[in-house]
Amino acid sequence: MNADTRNRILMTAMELFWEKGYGSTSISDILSRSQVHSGSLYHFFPGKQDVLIGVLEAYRDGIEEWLLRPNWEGVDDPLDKIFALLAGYRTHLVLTECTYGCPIGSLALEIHEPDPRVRELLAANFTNWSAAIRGCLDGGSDRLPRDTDRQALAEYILTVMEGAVMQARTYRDLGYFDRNIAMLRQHFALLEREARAERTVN
Amino acid sequence: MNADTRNRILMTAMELFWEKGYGSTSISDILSRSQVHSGSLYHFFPGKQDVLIGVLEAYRDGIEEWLLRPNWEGVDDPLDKIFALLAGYRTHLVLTECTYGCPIGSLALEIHEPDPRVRELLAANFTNWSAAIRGCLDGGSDRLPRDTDRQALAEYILTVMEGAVMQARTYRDLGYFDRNIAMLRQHFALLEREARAERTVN
DNA sequence: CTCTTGGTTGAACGATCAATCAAGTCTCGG
DNA sequence: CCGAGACTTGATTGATCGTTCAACCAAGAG
Repeated sequence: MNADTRNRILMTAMELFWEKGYGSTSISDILSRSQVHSGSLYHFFPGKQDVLIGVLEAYRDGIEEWLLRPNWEGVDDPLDKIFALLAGYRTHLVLTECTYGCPIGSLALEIHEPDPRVRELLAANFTNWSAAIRGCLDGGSDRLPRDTDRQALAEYILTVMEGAVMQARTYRDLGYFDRNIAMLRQHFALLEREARAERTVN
Repeated sequence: MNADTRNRILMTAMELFWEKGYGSTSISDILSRSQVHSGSLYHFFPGKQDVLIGVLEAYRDGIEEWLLRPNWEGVDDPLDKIFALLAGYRTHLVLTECTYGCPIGSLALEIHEPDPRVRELLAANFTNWSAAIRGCLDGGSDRLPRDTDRQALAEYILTVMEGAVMQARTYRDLGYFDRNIAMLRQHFALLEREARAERTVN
């Protein structure tokens, strides 16, 4: 099996879904940009939705290599890693003049009646993301209050990222992202202070 | 001018954009559900995008009547109002079996290259929403730390709502919404405690 | 060499899309 | 009763959509 053509299709589809969304990306958009002919595409993918599934699988399998590792290079402190990841999204916003949107979040909101397979993959991508954050929180658990629900906090950080990106993109203004992250930082500062207070009591 | 037909078109388009999104809603979807013929629609709206603009204007102008007033009935405390509004979104999620999405947020993420008018209206809707929250925060400012950036905090609450709805919808699980709101409540609890500490010092 | 398998080519298909428009009906002022 | 503007009707248009398919090609197996 020729994995080269298949990969070119997937890479191109990733780009286009990110730029224009799933619905607004036509098969012929994918074909012309990837220099592949329709017969080849349909040789590898039964239909358009299967291209989407392939893209979501690629995101799912590539989170470590393409998202976490680049953003965590040289960052050791587990709680710093969280804000380093968020800074990575900020960089994307800067580079795209606040046009960037989280590809998973955009697809999750665009696709209203998803095929179960698609929905599961969207959820799996969210789960992988918050699991990575969860790992950071566990690593820094000594600086958080003892009764912190670290899973919920990880999901909450995903929420803040998605909402912050959404607003920055809608307003075309990085300030909305920065202020949101500042609020999250404040929440963390309060949590860490609380944790210190707990420790001095004992 | 016959505002009845125009309104029926707008109401139907609101429903459909919310159910299926903008791109996946065809003009003929709107026509068949609203019992209007294409000529009438194009008599009132130059094109599909102008229907979207009409819908966004209706949301903008109806926030008080359709969103705030119903959710704030019988709620006086300004900070309680914030969580009453969030509870309203929770109710929508319950009633739709976690299929609900914030219509503005969904459109904001779906439409990737928006016409300036559309983008401005999406932003205006966000601004109105956070302005309402901002009003609550101002009303309860005596229970918040003195240096609180209440505008940023209002935007942050919008962020949390959007992210929480997004996750609950993607997972089809209300728990994701509830845990997110619980985290926000915790943040507020910490802020209020801080404010109390400030007051006792003086 | 032939046969098979995996992959490519690109014209073509039916469906659906947003949008048009000429002809018609309604309403109301004069 | 007339005329004019507001609104409705619905067939129709050309573009574009996702998808299909028969013919073709390249390379390895026997």
